[in-house]
Amino acid sequence: MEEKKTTTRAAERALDILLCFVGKPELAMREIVEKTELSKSTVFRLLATLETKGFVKRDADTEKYSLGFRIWELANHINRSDDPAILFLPEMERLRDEIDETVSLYVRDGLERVRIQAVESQQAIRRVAPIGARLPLSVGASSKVIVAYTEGDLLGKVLSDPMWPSGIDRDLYIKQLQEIRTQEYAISMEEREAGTSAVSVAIHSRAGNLIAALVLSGPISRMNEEQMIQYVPRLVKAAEEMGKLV
Amino acid sequence: MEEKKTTTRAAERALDILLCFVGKPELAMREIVEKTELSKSTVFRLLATLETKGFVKRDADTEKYSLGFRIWELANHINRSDDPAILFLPEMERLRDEIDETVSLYVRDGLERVRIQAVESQQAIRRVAPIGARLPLSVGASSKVIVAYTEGDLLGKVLSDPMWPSGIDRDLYIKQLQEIRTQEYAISMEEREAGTSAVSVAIHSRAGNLIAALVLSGPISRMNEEQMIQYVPRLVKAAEEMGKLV
DNA sequence: GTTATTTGTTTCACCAGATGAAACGTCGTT
DNA sequence: AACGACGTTTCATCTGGTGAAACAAATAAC
Repeated sequence: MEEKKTTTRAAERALDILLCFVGKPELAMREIVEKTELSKSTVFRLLATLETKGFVKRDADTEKYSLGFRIWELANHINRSDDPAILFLPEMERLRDEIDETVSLYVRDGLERVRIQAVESQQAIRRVAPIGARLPLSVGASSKVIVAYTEGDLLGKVLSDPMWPSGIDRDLYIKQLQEIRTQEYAISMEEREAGTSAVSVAIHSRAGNLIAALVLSGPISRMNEEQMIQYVPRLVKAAEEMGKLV
Repeated sequence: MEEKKTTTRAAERALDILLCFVGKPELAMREIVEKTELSKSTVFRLLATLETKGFVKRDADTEKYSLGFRIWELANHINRSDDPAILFLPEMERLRDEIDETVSLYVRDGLERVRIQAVESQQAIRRVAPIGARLPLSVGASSKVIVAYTEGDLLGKVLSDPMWPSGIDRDLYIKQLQEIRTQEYAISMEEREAGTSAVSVAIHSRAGNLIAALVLSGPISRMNEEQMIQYVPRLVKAAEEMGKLV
């Protein structure tokens, strides 16, 4: 099971309301109620909270809400010139819009991978993709992409990690890495989580360094092996476009 | 008593954590705990919430937190070219830093004034200033500035408003407006809230229209009448600088 | 080396804050 | 006038948010 950090529901809901404005810059309260599927009174209270802190404002004439100055103020404190999560977002969205499956971006951190960016499918049944989620490099398509393309003895470290899962064959893992280097993509089907499958490719910088793993994932009912292989050229193309940015 | 909207504490706390990054773009968890004065575990959970939604990220090496790509994404959906709350913020901050009292910006909405922007004093005892707060135009320094400089029969409407407070003399109000037009500032001392005082001037656009009322407010122990009058030239100068922007 | 300190992570008992249904208020339409 | 849509307020309910404390890990001090 994907690592599930303890979060605070009320705070999450407030943030979800902010995210409503990505799709439409001005919203009536009714629209936010529909988008979030929360009760009117909950939305009303959360909007009041957001307004009090300057994160949304309400237009006096139209009475619609829009994002407030605080967002702009905070944005001025971001160093975004080199953040892949920011640079790659448009291309990820384009890919998601083209295929309508969840697109994620993982980077390596020690012996783990971290999801640093995600755009979710808009279908009712979708792969949910919490940012900041961490997973060991022993399982999953993107783990193998990361290990396959990382220079140095990362593979040795992963294989000798005391946390290596007991049900996974090290020799098979090594063989899969070799296949990935040949075919340039990795596939996983229910390898880590029942009912889900994923296909992953590497994003390289112009200098040839591995930047991140790009992953397309969804329910296995929609993404069988054949379908995922058909998606690979599009994934590779998107990865190349992203690589040009860094 | 200033209108107090029902807010959601947990959501407020999450937003307050975001605001910590205005002062410093990279923060350890300990620093956020100190700034917010919340318990470690609460901060930890709220940071996890913010990270899951992409509003903060954690650097793998330094393990410090900073703002995430979502802020940038949302900022791209703001129309900020003409928002006084955004345009005037730097000058308000400069004034606050110079005097270390709370600076607020009010605009008129019907027979009310609305606080659309505020930067608070950093002293332990300060005027708190929730954005979005609404007050009738019958009381307070900025109300009188707004009424004094609004063309048309706003004064007539305010005086005949059924909600006019029973303890306030209409003739005195009219007289005060005339003084304000002469001296170009308004002062209030415990007029609306015990222990607080305020001095206000008008911000006019280059075309001469009233844009907003600029207010400096704080505890009456620090801001007596004499002190407020001494602040007026600085307030007027700041208002002129702001007026040049619109 | 051991011990102390600091920082971050997890646990869990407690209760008040978050919730949503429903009532209410306002405005526009018929 | 009645009705519907939208936003605002009320209030009973209960679970989710909380913080103290334990725990874990890393670093500093001795």
